[in-house]
Amino acid sequence: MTWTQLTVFSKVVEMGSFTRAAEALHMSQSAVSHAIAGLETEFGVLLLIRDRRQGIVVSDFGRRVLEPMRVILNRVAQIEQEAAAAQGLEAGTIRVGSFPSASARLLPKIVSVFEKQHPHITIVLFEGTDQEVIEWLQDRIIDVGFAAQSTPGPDMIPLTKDKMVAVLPKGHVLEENDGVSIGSLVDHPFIMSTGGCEPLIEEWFGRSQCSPSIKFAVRDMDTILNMVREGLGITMVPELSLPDTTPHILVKNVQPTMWRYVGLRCPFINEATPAVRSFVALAQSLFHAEQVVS
Amino acid sequence: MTWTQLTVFSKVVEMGSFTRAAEALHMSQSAVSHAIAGLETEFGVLLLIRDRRQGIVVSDFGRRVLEPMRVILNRVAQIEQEAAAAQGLEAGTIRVGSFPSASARLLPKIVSVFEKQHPHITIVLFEGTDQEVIEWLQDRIIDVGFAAQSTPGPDMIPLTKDKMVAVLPKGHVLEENDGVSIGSLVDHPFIMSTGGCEPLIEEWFGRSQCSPSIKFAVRDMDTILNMVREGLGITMVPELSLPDTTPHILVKNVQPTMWRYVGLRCPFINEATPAVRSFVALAQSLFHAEQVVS
DNA sequence: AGGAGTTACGGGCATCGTAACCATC
DNA sequence: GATGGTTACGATGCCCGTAACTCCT
Repeated sequence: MTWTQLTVFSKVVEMGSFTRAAEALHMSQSAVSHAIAGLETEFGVLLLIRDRRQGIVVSDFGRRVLEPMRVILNRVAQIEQEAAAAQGLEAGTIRVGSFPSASARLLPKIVSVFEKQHPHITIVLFEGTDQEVIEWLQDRIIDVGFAAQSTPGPDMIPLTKDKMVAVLPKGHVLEENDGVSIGSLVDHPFIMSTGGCEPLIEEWFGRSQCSPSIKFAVRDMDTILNMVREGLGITMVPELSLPDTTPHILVKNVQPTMWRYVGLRCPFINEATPAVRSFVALAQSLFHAEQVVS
Repeated sequence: MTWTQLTVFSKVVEMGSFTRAAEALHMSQSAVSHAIAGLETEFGVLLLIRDRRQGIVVSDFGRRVLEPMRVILNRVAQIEQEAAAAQGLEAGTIRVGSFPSASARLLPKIVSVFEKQHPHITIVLFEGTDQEVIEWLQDRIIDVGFAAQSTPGPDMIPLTKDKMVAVLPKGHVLEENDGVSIGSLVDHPFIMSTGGCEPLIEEWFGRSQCSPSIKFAVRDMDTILNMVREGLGITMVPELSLPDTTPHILVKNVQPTMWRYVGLRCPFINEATPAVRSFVALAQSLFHAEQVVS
């Protein structure tokens, strides 16, 4: 069992293909094949089931050893970075998971400062839904990820609060009100955003013991806003996920005011590399001031 | 960075010497030297400070990477055992830490059953004081260890309760009483057992706001008992640490009755090998019945 | 002298790439 | 035939052991 063999196996599972793993790792397919075959003969067990139609399927045993293998790879990275740090120089990569609104609003601020402070550290961004980010964290594909929750829990490092707002077309009957009550939303066709905050929205309606009359379920935020412009319906979204300007669209507070908490998740921070630690620390310090204000 | 290099480094730190590590690993000193040198050139940092008078001293960097390295080695062992298990056969080793009375009274029962159920698994015993066992667990030198505490905590899997008893020479003035009150012990010369339960005894005296008049502090239990026989003093020990028969010695209950809880510690059970898990499960099932009785 | 670790030298093994070889769509 | 994985075969490199060497007590 070599450390490259583990890397290869992990990558093959991640990519679902020998060829793509080879490309990602800058080696020949042959080497990938050798690596997996080597592991399999050493263990005497099949790791991957090569299936023409389904691509690559991880065997039961493969699934069982995948996690410890990824732990090993992470610790190896940790050791290497400790070594670099001991020499006075910094190196390594941070794999950050994020969902669209966090990538757009929170990440740039953090990254720009971080890159100045640590110019030799590479940041790799993985974008997906809230759910995917959590899975990636569990699978140790990323080191740290953004997450949004209705209540700040102990497993999240809070960064900021994000207000939920109602989005209406100009001239809508609800326009005159200063804020919009959540109850009044249910009477109008509702466009549900499926970009990740769907469960939050449902939770909030559930709390007021009502549910929106969902007419459309759309993922892309631009599409949703255009549909609102066309008068096809109204919606409710977190403020952070809106673009800076929203022409021909009204953004109104919802009553009662509802917040979602956006923060960082880093479940294995005690076994994280120094780089990851300082990334988290930086994010925390950058947003600490704001949090007090809001 | 190779596994063998990690193994070698870990062993050298454990042994405090290149030569002894080489012997323990069945390899030449040269190979050990090579392994360490290889790591050091790869990292560009010194791992060990070779000092003629003090032997081997771990460098600051070495201390920092030792723990992640041991984690890696444990996970490698876990993977190997998963592989063996997947083939239907069992293999591997369990490193058990124990203090004298547990080794003598609890361990044999567990081991004898376990060896019948898992004949191909090697059990390596590390004996030491209570304190040492805890250190070894932290340093991942052992997988599971016996521990004794005055109260059962969440970090311990309780196995049995152990009564504290007073030990007197025959013909002692306290003989007539049915049980001995803790307060009456302080008036007589006391032999403190330093085999590990010293802090517990002091805690209990402290609770009754008195302290024994310690005349001797002895480690070996046989020596202590002989000294009691000679009338040099009395002592208080956990019942489990006494031999089966105690000729010419009186064993009396102490009032108020005091217990210590003996159990297993396995702080990293979620990353333990299957063998370790079944060892813990077996121990638990073996002593569960007794616990209900007592 | 002798214990303890380092350095030379050689053998063996395994990993990787090129390239030929299958198998499926 | 194209795609994707497996199998020869040769080369590089490294890991280990024997043995000579150095340093300190």
